[in-house]
Amino acid sequence: MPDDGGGRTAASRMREVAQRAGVSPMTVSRALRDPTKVSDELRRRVEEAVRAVGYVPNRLAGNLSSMRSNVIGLIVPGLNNSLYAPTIQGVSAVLRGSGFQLMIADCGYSGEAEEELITAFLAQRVAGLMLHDTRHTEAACAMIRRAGLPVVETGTLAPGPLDMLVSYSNHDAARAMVLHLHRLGYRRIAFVSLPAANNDRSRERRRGYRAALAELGAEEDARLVLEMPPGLASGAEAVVRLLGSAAPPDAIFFAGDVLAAGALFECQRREWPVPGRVALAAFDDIDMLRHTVPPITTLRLPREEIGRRSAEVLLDRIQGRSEERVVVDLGFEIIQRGST
Amino acid sequence: MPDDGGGRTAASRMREVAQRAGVSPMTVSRALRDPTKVSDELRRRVEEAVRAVGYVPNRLAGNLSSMRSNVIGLIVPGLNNSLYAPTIQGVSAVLRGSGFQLMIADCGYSGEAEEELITAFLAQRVAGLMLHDTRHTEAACAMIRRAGLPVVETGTLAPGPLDMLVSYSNHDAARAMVLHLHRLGYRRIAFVSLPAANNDRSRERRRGYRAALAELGAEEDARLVLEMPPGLASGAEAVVRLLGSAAPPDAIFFAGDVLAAGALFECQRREWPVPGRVALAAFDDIDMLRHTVPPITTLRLPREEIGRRSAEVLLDRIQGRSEERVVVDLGFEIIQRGST
DNA sequence: TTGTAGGCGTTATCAT
DNA sequence: ATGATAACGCCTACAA
Repeated sequence: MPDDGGGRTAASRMREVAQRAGVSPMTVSRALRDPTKVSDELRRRVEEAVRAVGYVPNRLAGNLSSMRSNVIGLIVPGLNNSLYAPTIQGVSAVLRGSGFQLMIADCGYSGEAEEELITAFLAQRVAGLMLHDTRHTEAACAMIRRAGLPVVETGTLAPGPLDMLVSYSNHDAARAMVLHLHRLGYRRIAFVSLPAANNDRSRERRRGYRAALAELGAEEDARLVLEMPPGLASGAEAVVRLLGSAAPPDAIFFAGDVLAAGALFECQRREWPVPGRVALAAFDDIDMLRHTVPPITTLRLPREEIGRRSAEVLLDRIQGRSEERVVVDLGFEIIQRGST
Repeated sequence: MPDDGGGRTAASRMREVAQRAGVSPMTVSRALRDPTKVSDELRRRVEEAVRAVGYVPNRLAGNLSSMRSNVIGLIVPGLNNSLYAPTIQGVSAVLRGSGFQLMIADCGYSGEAEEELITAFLAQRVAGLMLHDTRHTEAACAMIRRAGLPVVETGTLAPGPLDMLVSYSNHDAARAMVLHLHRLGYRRIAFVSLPAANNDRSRERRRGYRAALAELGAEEDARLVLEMPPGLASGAEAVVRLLGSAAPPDAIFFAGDVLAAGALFECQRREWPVPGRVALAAFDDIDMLRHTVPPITTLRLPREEIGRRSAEVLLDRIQGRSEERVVVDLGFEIIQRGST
């Protein structure tokens, strides 16, 4: 509870503006929202009065009265992960000038935190919701269903979405990379991912890795599968552990974060040639991977387009242009570089 | 304008809850906001009714009625810049459990966009505002003054803040790094920064560089000062240009973004020894700089603490615990590593 | 401890 | 084209 003590919001006054302009508040409201519905003369007077008093309309009151909202809520698992930046930019770009405001929140990869944030957004009566995760607490699902507001999920192409879904298949992407590495001649392909416990993307990627191995008739070797916390240091540790083992891999596929770069830096330190000693592949087209020596083979995912399309389908629904519960697969692409 | 078409928010009903619980709406309101002010028996009944109807309170109405808000607005220049992540995390950590919601927006390094966002936040009647930039349009300043809400700026220790200020001195930090490089024996120290036009931090850093040179009795050489766009590629280009010139530097101080890492990667590609051929220093303690080969000398800035303290002083003011317009200098630290 | 009346600032609706 | 009136859903203030 905001247990305030004096934090009252500043007084505002459409009335005051109306008096100064010599009109009724209703006219001010109209002049502000749809200038064409009011005579030029009045519009001028209203605009001047607005400027004179420094009037800033109260959206709380407006939204309450109109039963309509101009804010869209976005929940990401972690803002410290730069992967979300392009998606957010995509959303922003579409929302800019639409009259809708974006409210971003960070649930820290926690389902409970996500539930709380969803509650807060629903309490704020947001017009629509964008969730990066595709798994949610039961309570969260129930609330969202009851609220009946449009929702887009963006984390991965998962079955049974709450409402709309705009993403790519983490499973297929991981699978494709493993097949790619195999095609390049690598035969012992290790897989390193972030903890899959609270992360549907990680799980999907692991499933994709397994699927590829199965297709290739290769047996899964538990010693080649690692789960590491995020961060460059983890990548370094993983490569050391894997290459120090009795039956080391000839390629490592890092399906998360900046792990692959961390591994490469460790190889540089130890003067292990890449890909001579081991090949390295990553999962996301972050700038760094293109600039390392050698540059790192990775997947290009449609991060920004996910943001754009999500915002578009959400607006379509909010503004009544569509009733469809669309599911959009935006695909992915393999970027072959020097590290493999 | 949200030019809707059917995006009406779902109906909500404190009244309905009240009827189910056999009490007045007022009692429901109280039971929800301060459970101690209501008898145990009623509280139970109300809680059950809330669950039964899946009631989510309408904060719009609540905030409007109480003239109080539970959201805090935060505007950063660019969410794609990972530097803001720790600050945001600091803010989140303090706000978590405070009952206040954080609303994040990205102004894309544009003063006009910032003005628009400030307007939107004020229209939303946020309880407080956190701005990373310390320069704002005149209109924005005027609005904020009129609104009279607590504001914290966090970008740099600048004179004449709007209200409160929690940061470090970009000027002093840049100056300190130049003096440090000089102490290490470097005599031709180049300076590469992001475009200073829309960025008070960049400008301050450049001033710090100049101040240091002046103190050292060194003359500023225009050929050693570069302004580059953000990104690893820019750092690469900068190092090539500087080292290819007639009078190359023996050290380069990159005062922005990931420029220094880009430069290091370029040196690796060209097999220019660092620091043998040229020493490299950076401005921010991002993870990558610790893991490159060699690791890069840089400044550690109190990013997360800036977030925490900002949130704290803002809450102190919002909740009436303080009237002070505090200015907090959180300092910085030089991290000497292998690149210099 | 609980309820009643009135209003927060805006917009929908219906008149004029 | 403009205005009067009644909500929107909740909370403050006071009364019971």
